[in-house]
Amino acid sequence: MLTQAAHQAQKSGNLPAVTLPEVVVERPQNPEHGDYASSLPLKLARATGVNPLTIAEGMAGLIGAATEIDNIAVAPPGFINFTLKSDWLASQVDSIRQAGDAYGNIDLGQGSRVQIEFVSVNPTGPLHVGHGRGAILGSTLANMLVAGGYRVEREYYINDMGNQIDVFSRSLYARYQQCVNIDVEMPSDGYFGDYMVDLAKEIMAEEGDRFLALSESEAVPRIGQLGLDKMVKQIKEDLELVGVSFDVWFSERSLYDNGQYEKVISLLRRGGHIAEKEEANWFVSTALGEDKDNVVVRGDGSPTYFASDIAYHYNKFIERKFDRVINIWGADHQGHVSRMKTVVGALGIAPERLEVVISQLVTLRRGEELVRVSKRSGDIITLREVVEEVGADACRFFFLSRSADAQMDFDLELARKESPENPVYYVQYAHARIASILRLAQERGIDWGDGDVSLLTTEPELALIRQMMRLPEIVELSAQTLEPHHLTYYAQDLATSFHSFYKQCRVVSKDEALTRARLKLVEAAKLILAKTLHLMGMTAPEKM
RNA sequence: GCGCUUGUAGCUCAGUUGGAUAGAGCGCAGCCCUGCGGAGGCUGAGGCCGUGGGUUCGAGCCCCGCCAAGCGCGCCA
Repeated sequence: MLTQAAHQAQKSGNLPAVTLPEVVVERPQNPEHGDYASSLPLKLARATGVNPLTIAEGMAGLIGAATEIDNIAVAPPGFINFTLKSDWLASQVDSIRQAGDAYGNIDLGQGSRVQIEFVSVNPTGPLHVGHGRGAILGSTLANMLVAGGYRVEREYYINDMGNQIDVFSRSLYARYQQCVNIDVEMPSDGYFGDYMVDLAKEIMAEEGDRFLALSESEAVPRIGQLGLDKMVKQIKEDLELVGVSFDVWFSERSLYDNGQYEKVISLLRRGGHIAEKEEANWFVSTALGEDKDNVVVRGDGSPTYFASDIAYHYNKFIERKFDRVINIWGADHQGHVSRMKTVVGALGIAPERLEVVISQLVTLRRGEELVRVSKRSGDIITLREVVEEVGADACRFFFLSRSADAQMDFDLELARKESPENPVYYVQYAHARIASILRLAQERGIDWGDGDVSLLTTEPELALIRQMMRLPEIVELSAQTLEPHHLTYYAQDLATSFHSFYKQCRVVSKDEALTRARLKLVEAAKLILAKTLHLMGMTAPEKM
């Protein structure tokens, strides 16, 4: 509409012919400014030198009547404000009920394929809270992208080879021997956490001492493999506790078994991106504007993890042909981002197709008291401990409520509280409250299927509808910016609009027609609340 | 030293990609139950948006400098 009006103005000569800026329509913060607003005249003023207010007035006059629009107003310094018709707003209640679960889904992605890889923690130890943040972020982002019309695959990359696995295997072998009181030293760079002792005991219980008969060089990899399988299984279980699951568990080792590694290295070599220096093979990223080169193949011929990552991304883009690839990495990997993008570019893939979301550090607190999260053995707070303490829903909501690139405090005391201080309950309570109203209506035998939504005319009712209609916008915003934290704020706004409506408008009353209309409204609100909660991977309780 | 991220109300944080009077939750000071769930509603106080410049009709947002915090800068992952 705005574009049309601008073009018309240009045709009639009232506006100089300049290329239009991107037409942006936004929701004003102040409700007095209508439901939607555009600052297009202000933007045009710069290019044309015409007074923005004049442009706005001219354009507003050219915008034709529409069924949805009640009023178009011009406000200084040059905004055009739109107000929606209240009967059109009310009719949206029927639309929402009809769309059901699908309301809020949009076709931003147009069915393009996006892979989202997250967590991907080395299976050498249990998940801690920082990993949990990435896990919840990733799974929610995946939900958002599905709602955004993308075909999404969730993937966990298992680092099942290399240095750390060797250390892990040797550590486990030492603990295994210690189970039967053989006096051996742990490797000095080993994994000293208590879980390694438990793991060794478990293997001893299940497999007996038969590995003692083997030579060390035979026993270490076999015990290591057993331990690794167990760790992966435990990681999988811990993730399921917070509602995180994957479509694909991808083995790093498979890249070598399937020849991806050989293929990608020779590809880089042909492109002149590999140079030999001090017996090692380097990816010469300095030639592409990076700060330094990186070793791909060590002096002893073994590949670095960077080599694996190159092969892995080659596999994602070229072999599996994803349109977009999203990686969620912890803050300690951010130095890796630009060289990864550079190498993807060197493989002839547009670097924008790789997006990396960095999930920042988490500090745990109990009220005022900081909980030390030390890397030193035994001292780590695992994800499982936190979930068991505060519950999966609260855990998810709290992790989601901060943008990924901000460090956050996680207050265990607050998350655990079942009181109004805790926003998790505020939102879920709204859902349960509606469920309770609908139960009451059912008990009284009320059938609201033919309710007349045009009876919904008061401000609290319309405000609630406006709030419900924001869901598709939130989905779009979150999917576009890869920022799911908007959901938590939206969920609270939505709950607030409902609670406020509830206080002012009696739903089940003597006025039977109005009762049926309002039952439709709250049922629609329940749908939106549930959808929002489900997008965040949370439950929508019928009772609390 | 270099790179990335962060700095907004007492606390924890948003801020729709440069727009209108900077918001929310908690905390604080009050008010509201003769009705569907008070795990609720309403009102109020509280701000040099780290800091100094710049860009322009307009900056919390963009550019440069500085200060502070976190992370990274291995032939570890």
